Amino acid sequence: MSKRLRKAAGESVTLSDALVGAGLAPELAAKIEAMPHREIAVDPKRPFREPGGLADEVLFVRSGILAKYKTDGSGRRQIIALRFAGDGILPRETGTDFGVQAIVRSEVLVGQRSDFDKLIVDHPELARFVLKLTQRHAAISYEWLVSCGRRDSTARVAHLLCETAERSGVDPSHERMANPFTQQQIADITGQTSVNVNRVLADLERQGLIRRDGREIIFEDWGEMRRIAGFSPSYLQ
Amino acid sequence: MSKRLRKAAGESVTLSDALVGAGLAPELAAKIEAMPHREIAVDPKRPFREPGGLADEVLFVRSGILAKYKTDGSGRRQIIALRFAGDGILPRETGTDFGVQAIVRSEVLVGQRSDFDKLIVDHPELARFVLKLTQRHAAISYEWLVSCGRRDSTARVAHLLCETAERSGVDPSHERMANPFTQQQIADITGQTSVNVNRVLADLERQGLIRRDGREIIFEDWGEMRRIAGFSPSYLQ
DNA sequence: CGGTTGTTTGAACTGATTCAATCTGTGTGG
DNA sequence: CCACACAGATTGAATCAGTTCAAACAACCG
Repeated sequence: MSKRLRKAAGESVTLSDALVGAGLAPELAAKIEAMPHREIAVDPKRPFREPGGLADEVLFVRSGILAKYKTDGSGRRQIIALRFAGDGILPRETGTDFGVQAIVRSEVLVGQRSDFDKLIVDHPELARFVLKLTQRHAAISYEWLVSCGRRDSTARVAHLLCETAERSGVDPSHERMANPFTQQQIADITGQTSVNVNRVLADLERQGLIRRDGREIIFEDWGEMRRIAGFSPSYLQ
Repeated sequence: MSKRLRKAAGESVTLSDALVGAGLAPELAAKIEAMPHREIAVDPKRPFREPGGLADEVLFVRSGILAKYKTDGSGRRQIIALRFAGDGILPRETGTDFGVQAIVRSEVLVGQRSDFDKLIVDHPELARFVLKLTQRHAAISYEWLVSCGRRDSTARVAHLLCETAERSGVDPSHERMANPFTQQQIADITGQTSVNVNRVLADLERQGLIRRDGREIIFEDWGEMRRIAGFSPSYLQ
C-alpha cells in the first residue's frame, strides 16, 4: 500500500499516473484523460467553487491538494475533506453543499458531469473504481469524525499530520514533509482555533516529536507520534 | 423529498418498499431482495459486528436503525454513521475498521459480497443507485463533521434531533418523535459526555423548544429548533 | 518601504468534563 | 406483590482544555 501511495504523491506529472497510482487500470485512466475537459491551475488564495455550485462538473486533482469546506450557521468554517493528486470530486444532482478551495497551488481537471456519467455507464470497471475511491474517502471521513469527537486537541493535530504524511506519500521516518497547511487551515480541519493549533504545534516540538523548519515538518519520533495520535493507517486502505 | 422520506420510515414492511422509498426502481429493488441472503433481527444490547469484520457481507436495513462506530486509542467510543431503513452497509476489501450496532431492534438483510458484486456488474443502474446512496451518506458525514468541529454542544444535539426527525420521516411540526437514542448514544454521536447531553436536553426543554415524554420528543418550536441547530435539510437531498 | 498574511504569546474567561451521588423505571425471581 | 438488580437519567461541585481578545512579531512581496 505504501508503494501505491508513494506513486500518488505530488510529483506525478500526468493525471493518469496519479489515477493508476490510486489503483486504476492504465487503459481506464486513459479514458478519463481522454474525456473532454479543461485544465485549471487553482490558486490557494480564494475559493475555487462556492458552496451550492458544482452540480455539473467533475473534478480530478492532477497535482496539489484541494479542500472541501462548509460553513456553519454562524460563519465558522470547517474543512470536511481533502483531495490529493488522483482523487476526484463528484457532483451531486442537487448541487454540492460544500465549497472547494486549494490548500496549495493545484492543477485540476474539470470535466462535464454528462461526459463522466457516460464513461461510468460504458465502463463498469470504472464505476467500481469510483465507488472504491468514494468508500476510501468515507473511511477517512469516519476517522476525522473520531478525531473531532473523541480526541483531544494534541491528538487531533498529530493525527492530521500523520495522515497527511501517509496520503502525500512521504516516508515519515526518513524524509521531511513540506507541511502544506497554515495553522488556520489545521484549525479548520481539526475544529479548533488557530491560536490553540499554534500552542499544540509548539508543544509537539517541545516534546521532541517533531521539528519545524519554516513550514516544513520533520518527524523526530514517528512511533511516538503515531501513538499519541492514535494513528493506524489501515483505514487509508 | 419529504414524501420520499416518509416512505422510507420505520413502518415499511418489506425491504423493497424501503429501497424504492430511497429512490430505487422497483424492479431493481426486487433484484436485491432476490439475492441469496439471511434475515436477522438485531438486538440493540450487544454489538452486531465487531470492528475488523464485515469484509464479505453486505447489509441492508429493512427496519430499525443501525450505527457504525469506532473506538479511539483510549477506548472512547464514537458513532460515525447511522443507517435507517433502506440504507445499506457495504464492505471494503480490506475489511471494515468500524463496528456495527443496533440503536433499536432492527431487521437486517445479510447478503454475500460476491452475490452483490455480481448484481452491481449486471445492472449499471444499480451501481448508480449505490453510488448515489454512498454520496448521500458522505454528505451526512460532512454535516456531522461540521457539527463536531464547529457547533456548540446545544447545536450539536439539536441538529441530531432535527436530522433524525427528517431521516425517520416524522413531520416535526405535527407528530411526536419516538426518540430512538439513549443519552449515552447521543453523546457518542455528538462527541460529548452523557452528563452534558442530559443538561443540554434539559435546557432545550426549559427553553420551550422541545417537550419530553419518556423517551419521546415533541418539537414545540420547530422553526427555532432548526435555527439554533443550524439545520437545513438540503444535504439530505 | 508599506501592506498583507501568518505566527507567537499572555491573560481572562467559559463550556464541557470528571467524579460521585442520587433518583427513576423496568424487569426478574421468590 | 414485594425485594432486588440493573440500566438509564439527573444533579452538584471541582477542575480543566480550549476559546476569546488583544497585541506583538516575522516573513514575504510588489
